[in-house]
Amino acid sequence: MEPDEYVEAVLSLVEQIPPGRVMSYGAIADALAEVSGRCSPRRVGTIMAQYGGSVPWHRVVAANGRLVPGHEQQARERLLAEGTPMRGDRVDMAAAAWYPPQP
DNA sequence: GGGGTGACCCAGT
DNA sequence: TACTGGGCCACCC
Repeated sequence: MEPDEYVEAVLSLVEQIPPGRVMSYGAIADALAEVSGRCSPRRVGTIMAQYGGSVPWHRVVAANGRLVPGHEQQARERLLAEGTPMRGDRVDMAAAAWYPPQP
């Protein structure tokens, strides 16, 4: 898979995350592994840092529920507005975690 | 070619 | 809950 296509895959997957739900970097990497074969959470993080501006990046959080570094305030506001289950400044992953429907 | 770095993850303490 | 160490992989000197 071309690098550009990998970026496209990440972005389109993030766009599919429904309001009120979130995905972790690891979950995204996992879902993409079924298509691209190779991936790692770190790559997803790097891609989001560069291209995340055009997608609902606030629905992408760390696996432990931590919000995006540097944008915690904005992310928290948007997530709350969507009704995402939160616990303090972190996402309640057990309730909010989402995974794309298997074809 | 070698080494540092990062919007990560997991298990152990 | 917070911190640590090891693993991971693309990117940039």
